[in-house]
This record gives sequence, C-alpha cells and structure tokens, in this order.
Amino acid sequence: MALRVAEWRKLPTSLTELCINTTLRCGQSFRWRKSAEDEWSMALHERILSLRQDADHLHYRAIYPAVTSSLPTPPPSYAPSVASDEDDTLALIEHYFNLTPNLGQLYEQWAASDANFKKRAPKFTGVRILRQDAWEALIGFICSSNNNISRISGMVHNLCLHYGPLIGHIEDTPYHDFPRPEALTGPNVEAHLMKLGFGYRAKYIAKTARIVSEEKGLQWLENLSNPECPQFGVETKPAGELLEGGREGYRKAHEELLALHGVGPKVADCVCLFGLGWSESVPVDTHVWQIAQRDYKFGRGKHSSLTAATYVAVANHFRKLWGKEAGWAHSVLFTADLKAFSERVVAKTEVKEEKVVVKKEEDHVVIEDVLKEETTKRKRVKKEPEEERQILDVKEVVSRRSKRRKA
DNA sequence: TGAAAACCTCCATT
DNA sequence: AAATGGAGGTTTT
Repeated sequence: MALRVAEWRKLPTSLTELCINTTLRCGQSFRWRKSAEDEWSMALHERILSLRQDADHLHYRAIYPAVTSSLPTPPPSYAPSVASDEDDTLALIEHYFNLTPNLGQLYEQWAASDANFKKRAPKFTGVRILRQDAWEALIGFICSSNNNISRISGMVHNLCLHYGPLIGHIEDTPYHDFPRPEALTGPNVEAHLMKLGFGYRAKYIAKTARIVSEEKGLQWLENLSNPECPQFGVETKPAGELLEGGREGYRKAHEELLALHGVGPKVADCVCLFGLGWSESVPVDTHVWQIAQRDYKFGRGKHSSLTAATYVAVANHFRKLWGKEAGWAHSVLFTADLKAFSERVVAKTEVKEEKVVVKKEEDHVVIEDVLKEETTKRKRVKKEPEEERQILDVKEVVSRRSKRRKA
C-alpha cells in the first residue's frame, strides 16, 4: 500500500495550555490510542493523525491513505505538495483542540471565583474541551450510558472497525474513521451491534442513525452547533448572551437532542459541550453529582437526589460560578476526580510487570506527582483492568464467553 | 413531579 | 464456582 507519510511538524504549546495526556483520556473522546511510547493516534478527516508532546511543543504527523486506483493519478508536478496538506492538518489540529481560548487565563478566572477550583485545578492543568465531530459525539455518548470509559472505547472502536472507512495501519493496527450516519442505517445494524456487545444501546444507535440520516438530516445536527464555534471548515458567527440556563442556541440544541432515543439530559449536554461547541454546557453525571454534594453543598433538602430539577440546579450553579466556559471548568474538576484516570495509568505498568516502576507515562511534572501518590496507594488495594482489548470483534467476544463458561 | 425498576454487558467482589 | 452489585444513563412504570 502506497501510503503517504508526512513528516513530523511541531506547534509551540505549553503544557498548561494543552496537555494531551490528560485531555485525550478524560472521557470526552473515545478513539485515541497509543500507537507508540508517548504517541497518540487516531483516524480523523481521512488521515491518521499522530501526536507527541514535550514541554514546549505539540508534534504532529499525518498519514494519508493510498490513492484509490479508480481515481486518476495526477502527474507528479500536479501532485499536492506535502506542504499544502500540512497546512490543512495544522488547521485541523487547531480546530480539534480548540486552541483559541487562553486556558491559563481561564484557569485564573475560575480560581478567582471558586476556592474549590483553585485548590484542585493546579494538578490538572492543560485540560481543554475538544471540538469533536457532532455526529461522533452523539453516538459516543449514547454508548456511554451505564458504562465506563474503557468499555465505551472498545465499543466505539468496534463500531469504526465494522462500519467506518479504513484509513490505514500503524504497526498492523487498523485505523478507521468514524462511520457516517448512512453507514448505520442497514436492516441488520441493531442485531449486529447487539452481537458486538452494545446491549440496549444497539437499538438507540440504529434508531438515531435512521432519524439523523433519513429524517432530520446530518445538517440538522450540525446546525445546532455554537455559531462561534462551528464544525471544522464552517465560518464563525456571534452566538448571543449568556443567560442563567445558558445561551439561547445552547438551550435549543439541548432540547432538540432530547428527542432522540437514548439521549437524556446528560448525554445531550455531552453532545452540546464536546460536539457542538457550547462551552456553558455542564453535563451532570453521578460523578459530577458526587462533586456537587461533596464540595458545593448539594445533596440536602430540596436537592437531596439527582432529579431532573436538581440536574438543572447543579448545572445553573456551576454556570453562575464559572461563567460562559463553565463546561471547561467542570471538565477540569471531573478529571481531577476521575479515579480511573490515574488508576489506569498505574495499572497498565503494574499488570505487565509487577516490578517495573511507573514509566514515563507522564510528560507532565505535576501529573507525575499524582501518579506516584496513586502508585503507593494502589499497591495494596488491587489491580485495575488494563485496556488490552480495545478491538474485539464478534469472534473474540464469543470465544471469551465460551471460555468463561467452560472454566 | 418523584421514586424505582428495567434495560444489556462487563467486571470485580463475595 | 455461582451470585451480586455497580458502572460517567435513559425509559418506562
């Protein structure tokens, strides 16, 4: 296969503005994989994007699929130059990582208005909200109900493996783009996804794919985007003023998403925040609910349990406290509290070699400290499942099952 | 409007 | 070895 591998380029970035090692694993995206030591890769916009980060640069590289033989091969002189592709990839990265907002400044602002944020955030700098594709976010978060990050990632990878276009390989690992809605409208999708272990979410996904692709249209979904923060390649427009319940466009997007099967308030908020660019969206899951009870005096009186009314009250409280980018601040605290986050990193090295000390998973001084604490703490507790099997297909699922039954 | 149970699976824990 | 409960929820009673 004649792959076109662009060379590594770099973009100046500080770890307080962007820390990919945290951002790519805090549960907002599910497709990034480690392709090598300290290297993250994912298929995105018809290329495999690979990233590395050091103290002052984000290094990136794109691998493009072989030119299809049915297409006319341009003569060498007309072939697109590496440089012009590089420009596109840079623009893609700036878009995807949402690099325009000044994160350091935002952290300062949130710390100034919230003592709890000030206390917890310093160990989790560089957490940015990604601008993911709206459709991908929708399906990814439909998968997230009653579920954990590790399994969600496995499910999403499986979805791509079976329904998404193959872009290329890295070290024999296939990289598929996320399937478009039409790819998930076939008559057997639900049953197949069921077999792949999606559970009751299989029906939600099949239904949602039909409604989006045949009824409402993908454009409907993408038009729910924050106009200040549109899908890749779309022009920016002003988005109006912040109200208590969020801007008008955010409220509308949230409400319209609720019409889809498998989409409740929390999933709708995740899509708004991670896929539609609505920064004031604050998804309140059980974890955020714990934080609200522990640190923000919720959980008593009127709001003693997480009802629909409590959900809104919590989200509004955080919007009042943190302002327009409340969803960003929320993700910092969420990440700071994510046990799976530090556990998984430690577990990975522990499972493979009991004796090996924490390797250089961290490229971040601050995070290193956290990991060390976690290591010592975890030592006598237990081991966590590592995510060896991101890519399971039906056969593997079946064989694991039968194995277990026989055992 | 508010609880509670059901929904699928995987996994860790008894 | 088999049973139980929880996991970053939504839908239906």
